[in-house]
Amino acid sequence: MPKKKPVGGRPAKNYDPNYAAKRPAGKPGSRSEGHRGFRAADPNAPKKARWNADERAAKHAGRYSDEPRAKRSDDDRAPRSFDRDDRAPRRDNDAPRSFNRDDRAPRRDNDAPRRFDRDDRAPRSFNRDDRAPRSFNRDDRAPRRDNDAPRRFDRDDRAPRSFNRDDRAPRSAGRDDRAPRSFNRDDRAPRSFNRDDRAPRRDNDAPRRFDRDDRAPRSFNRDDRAPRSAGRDDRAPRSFNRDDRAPRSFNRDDRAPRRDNDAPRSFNRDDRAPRRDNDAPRRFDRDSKPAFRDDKPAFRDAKPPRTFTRDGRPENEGRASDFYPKRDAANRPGFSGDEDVVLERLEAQATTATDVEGVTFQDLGLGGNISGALAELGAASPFPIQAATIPDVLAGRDVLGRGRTGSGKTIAFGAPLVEKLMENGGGKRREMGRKPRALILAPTRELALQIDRTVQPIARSVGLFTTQIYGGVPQGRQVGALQRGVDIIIGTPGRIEDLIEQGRLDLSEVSIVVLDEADHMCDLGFLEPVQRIIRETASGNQKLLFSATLDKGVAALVNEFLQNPAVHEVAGEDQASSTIDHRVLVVEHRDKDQLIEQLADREEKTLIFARTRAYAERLTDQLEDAGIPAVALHGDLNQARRTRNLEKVTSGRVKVLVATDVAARGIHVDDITLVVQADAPDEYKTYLHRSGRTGRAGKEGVVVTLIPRSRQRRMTELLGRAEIEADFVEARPGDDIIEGLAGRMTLADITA
DNA sequence: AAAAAAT
Repeated sequence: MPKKKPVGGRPAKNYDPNYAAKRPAGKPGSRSEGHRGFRAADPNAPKKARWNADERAAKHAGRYSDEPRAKRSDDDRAPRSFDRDDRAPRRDNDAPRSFNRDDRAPRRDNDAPRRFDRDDRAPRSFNRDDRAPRSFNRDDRAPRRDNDAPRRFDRDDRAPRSFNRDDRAPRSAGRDDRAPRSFNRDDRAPRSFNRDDRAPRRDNDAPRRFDRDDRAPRSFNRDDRAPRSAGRDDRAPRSFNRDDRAPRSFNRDDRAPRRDNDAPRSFNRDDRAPRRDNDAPRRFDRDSKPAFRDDKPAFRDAKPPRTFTRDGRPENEGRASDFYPKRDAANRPGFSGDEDVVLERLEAQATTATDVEGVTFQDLGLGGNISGALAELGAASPFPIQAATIPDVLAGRDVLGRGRTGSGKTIAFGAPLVEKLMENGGGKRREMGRKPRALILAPTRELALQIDRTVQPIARSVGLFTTQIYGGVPQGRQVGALQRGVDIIIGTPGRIEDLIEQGRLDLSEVSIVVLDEADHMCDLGFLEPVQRIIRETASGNQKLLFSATLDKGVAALVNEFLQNPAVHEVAGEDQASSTIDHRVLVVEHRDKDQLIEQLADREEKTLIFARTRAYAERLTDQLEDAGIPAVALHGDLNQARRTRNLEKVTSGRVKVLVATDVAARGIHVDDITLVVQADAPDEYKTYLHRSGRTGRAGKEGVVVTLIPRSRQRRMTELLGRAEIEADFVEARPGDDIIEGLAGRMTLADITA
C-alpha cells in the first residue's frame, strides 16, 4: 500500500506552501533554514533520549528468531506477500526493494527523491567504457544519509518506485497480451521496479515501455516437468567446422615493466597498459594455477579413446591431433608473449564428418526412446562431437570434449547421461524425494535454461525428471521439485551452493557431473564454487567437461577430479571452413554510437556486445530513442526481464539485442546475421564465443568489431590467436562499408 | 568487467 500523493481536498504538509504557518505547535520542524518547515531549535528542549545497550537489544529481540518481532514501522510492508506463493518469506530480487520502500517512505511525500533518482542515473549517460558502471555505487548519496551503516540502502535508493506502483496498474490493465500470462505472478512484480523508474528520464518512453514490459517470460515455470518444451536450441548447427584453437602464450612477466611507465602515454603500443592494474589479481591467479605437470598423468597420458563405433570398425589410427596447437614462437623458453598462455600439447582424438557417415544414435549405444527423442529435437543422426564422445560417456569414462560453437555439445553429453541414469536407475525411479544422480553446471542462467530445454525431453522419454536450479527466481518451486524428487539437476553455481548450505539439496548420490563451458567455469570467480560443488558429489564419479574453447584452464579441475579422461575434438573445424565474415572497423571514439546505430538499423537480427552493463543499457536506450526497437541482456536486469528480453529476440519480435558477455557463450538464437562488438573483447576466446552466436547451422553471418586506432595491434594479435582473418577498415558514419554491413548495400560491391 | 546467491 504505497503512499499516494494526495489528490484534491486536504493537502498534505509537503504539498502545502503554507504548511509552516499551519503546522501544529509542538511538533518538530525542519532544521534547515530556508526550508518551508523550518523551525529554530529550541535551546530549552530536553536532551534527546538515547538507546542504551539493553534497550537496543530489546528492540531487536525477535528479529532473528521465531519470537514475534517488536513492532516496527515497516512491518506494514507485508502486503507484498499476498500475491505470491512461494516467495513470501525470504526470497528474491524484489525483497530488498520492499525494504527500501519503507525506508524511504517518509521522504517520499514530496518529489525530491525523484529528482535525486534521476541524478543518480545521470552519470550513466556519461559512461564511457572505462567508467565505473554500477549504478549503486553512489557516493553522491552518502552525504544525505547519516543513519545507515548498511550499504544495501544504497542499492535500494536507486529504485524509488512508489510512483511506479501507480504507473503500473493502469499499464498492465490496458494490455491484452499480458492477460494470458497472468499466472506468472512471480515474474511480474520484480519486473516493474527497475524499468519503471527509468521512465522519467525519457521524453518518449511510452512506446518503449510497451516494448519492454508487456510480456511475461515463459521460462520460469519449468521446474514442473512439462515434457513438451522441445528444445530447438541445440539442434540447429550441422556444420562441421571448428572455430578455435586454444593456444595461449604463457609468459606475462613483461607486464611489470610496462605498467610502471604510465607517463609515456603516447608510446603505448596499445591501450592496454593503463588497464593493467585491474588484471593483476586475475593474472596472478592464472599464473598460479597448476601448470601441466608431468607427474600428473591426466592430460599427458590421455590415451586415444575408443573409437565411437561399436561394430568393430577399425580404430581411427593416426587421427590423433594436438589438442592444444603448438605456438612455436611463443613456446620457446624465455619468450614473452602477451597475456595468453600456451598450453601443453595434448593428444586428442579427432573425429571428422566422414567418420560419422551412416552412424546412428543407436549404433552409438543409445536406446530407442532416447533416439526417438533426439529425432524429435531435430537430431536425426549424430554430429561428429556426439559420435566421438557418446560411447566413452556410456563406458563410464571421464571425457573432455571440444567442438566448435553450435556443434551439438549439449546432446553429446545430455543423451548418454540420460542413458546411463536409466540403465543404473533401477527401482528408485520416481520415488519421492529421491536424490539427484546427475548434475549439469553452466555459467549463466540462460544457458542452464537452454540446456534444460534439450535435456528435459530426452530425460522424459525414459521417465526421468530434470529441474533447474539457478538464482534470480524464487527458490520455492525449485525446492518443491527437489522434494518431489528429480534425477537431473541443471543449474548455475550460486543457487546450487545456496541450496546445499540450506540443506535442501543433497548431491551425494550424483554419479555424473557435467561442466558446460568448462574452461569458463574454471575462471576466477567460478572455479572455487565449482570445486566446492563437485566435492559435494560422490567422489570418483564420472566427469564430463565440454567447451568450444577447452584449454589448460581446466587443469585445476582435471587434476583434482578426473581420471584418465578421454579427450575428443572434431577435426576440420577451422576458420577457413567457417561461414562467418569477420570485419574490424577502426573508428573514432566519438563516432562509435552513431556507427552502432547505423549498423543496427536493419531488418535481420543483430546482436551487439558491450563490455559493461551500463554501456549495454545506454546503447539500448540510444537505439530505442532512435526508433530502433532493442532489448538489453545483462546482469543488472532481473531474471524475469532477462528471460523476457531474450525471448523477444528469439521470437523475432525485436531484432536487436544488446548484451554483455552473459550472452557470449552457449546461447542459441536463430538467425542472428550480424554480431557487432561495440567493445572489442580482451580474450580471443571471448571473440570466438561471441562470434559463434552467428553463422550457425551453416548459415552466413558477419561479425563486426569496432576498435579505436590505438587498439589495432592488440586486435591483430587477438585475431591471430583465434586464427581468424579479418579486414581492418577505417570507417565513419554513413560510409559505404557501414551501409553494406547493415545490408543496405551489397557488401560484395563495396569490397570488390 | 562480467558472471554466479541473497540479504
